[in-house]
Amino acid sequence: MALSTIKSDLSLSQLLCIQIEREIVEGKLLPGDKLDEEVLAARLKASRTPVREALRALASVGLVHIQPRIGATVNKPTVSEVIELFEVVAEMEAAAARLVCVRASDPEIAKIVAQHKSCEDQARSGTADSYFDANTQFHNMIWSAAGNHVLEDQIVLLNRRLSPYRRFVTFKPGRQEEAVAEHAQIADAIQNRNSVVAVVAMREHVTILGSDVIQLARNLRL
Amino acid sequence: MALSTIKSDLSLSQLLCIQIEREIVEGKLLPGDKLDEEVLAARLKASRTPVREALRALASVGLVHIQPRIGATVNKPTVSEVIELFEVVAEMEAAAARLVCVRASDPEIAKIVAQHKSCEDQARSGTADSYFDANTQFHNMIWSAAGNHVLEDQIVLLNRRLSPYRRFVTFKPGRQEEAVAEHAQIADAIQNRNSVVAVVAMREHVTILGSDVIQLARNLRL
DNA sequence: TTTATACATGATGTATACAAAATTTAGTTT
DNA sequence: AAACTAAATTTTGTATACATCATGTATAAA
Repeated sequence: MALSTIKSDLSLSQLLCIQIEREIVEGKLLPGDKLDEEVLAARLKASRTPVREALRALASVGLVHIQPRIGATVNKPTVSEVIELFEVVAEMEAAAARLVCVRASDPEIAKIVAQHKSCEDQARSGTADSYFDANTQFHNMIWSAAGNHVLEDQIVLLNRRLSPYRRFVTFKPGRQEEAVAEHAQIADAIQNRNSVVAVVAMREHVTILGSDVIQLARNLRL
Repeated sequence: MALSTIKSDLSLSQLLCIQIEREIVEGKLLPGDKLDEEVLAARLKASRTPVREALRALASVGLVHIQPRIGATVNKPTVSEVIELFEVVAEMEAAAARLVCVRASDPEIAKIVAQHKSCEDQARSGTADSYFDANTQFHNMIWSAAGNHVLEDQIVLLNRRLSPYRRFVTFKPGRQEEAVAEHAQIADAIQNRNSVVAVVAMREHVTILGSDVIQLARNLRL
């Protein structure tokens, strides 16, 4: 109920933006696919105007690639671009972890540590989805506890951009256990407010995730 | 000639985007100012459509604030938001400096060190503008030598967002000399490929710049 | 057969027209 | 005089029409 109320408040172009983004993230629209304004408008039952706005909004996120006078396609980053994206996320999340060590409140840190325990629980006895959610929460809490909305927004934006590729990691067996072990290092460092260790551990954690994504994508010949 | 040729290749919405951004950066349009689509269209001799596109493009950069169904205004960040912006730039430029230490080529590093010398020269015997350009070059070279286009783009974007406020620093006497001294530490660390020192020095350097901007803006009652 | 040119087609960029919502203003009531 | 209501106005959101440029095709020339 509340959700549909929220949705009806959104403009058509915003709804289209959400819809197209979903199709890209879910792999229904693949990297390189042409995004013809008229075709999309016809399929999504709207006119070209809001479709155009949606495409340009997604281009600003980096999910869509627009060539002037030629048109829009689903962004198709090269492997090295994806590597660079993960590298930037790694640096920014590391920065967030540092700021948490420097100035988060004790209760905020306690919540992060508690969320790590929750990740452990879900990895041991939960579903893949429930672990995924717990993991997302763990990271979100760190971004948020860093006390810098600009940093948080940037990290969220970069993750939106990476989400079409993240899902591949689901397929890697044993990754959950590794991730939990890495989280433990991060949570420990944060609890001790050891920013140097937290930075290195977080950077390493995200870098490993990136490497796995690249490797899995390669194996799937993408 | 080449410049006008390039300009004529740009679409009207792109030209409007550049023009409106310039007016914001130059302070002709002030934070909080209403950006009425029809008024802008009439003044810039275009229709609402490309004006709308330009405003939304600038919103994605963070220079314009759009409230659905209400309209666009020049973004008016709070003081704490500007502080956060500088904090993120500091972290990202620090990350760039680190990556330069880790993997830039010797010639690239030599060019950065040389550019620092050029900054020293301009600070001693150049104009405010020529120093500003040399300083910009110094930072650009570091972003670029980090070998990560995504990181570079992010830093450029954040700096676009900050440029309306950066110009205040021009008014601070003695800042050039301080900045050059800080650059010296950064250049030294990079030359020695000492990433830990480079990170701290760069972060400190940008943080000081941010503090100065905030303080000057306060003194000018902005 | 290959290449070049001209035309036809189709898509993007821009302008205008219409719909819907927010704001303002005038009028009324307390 | 203050506050609330309702109509009028203004502005944003969307649809449609037109202009401009890119692409594909067919024809002709080398």
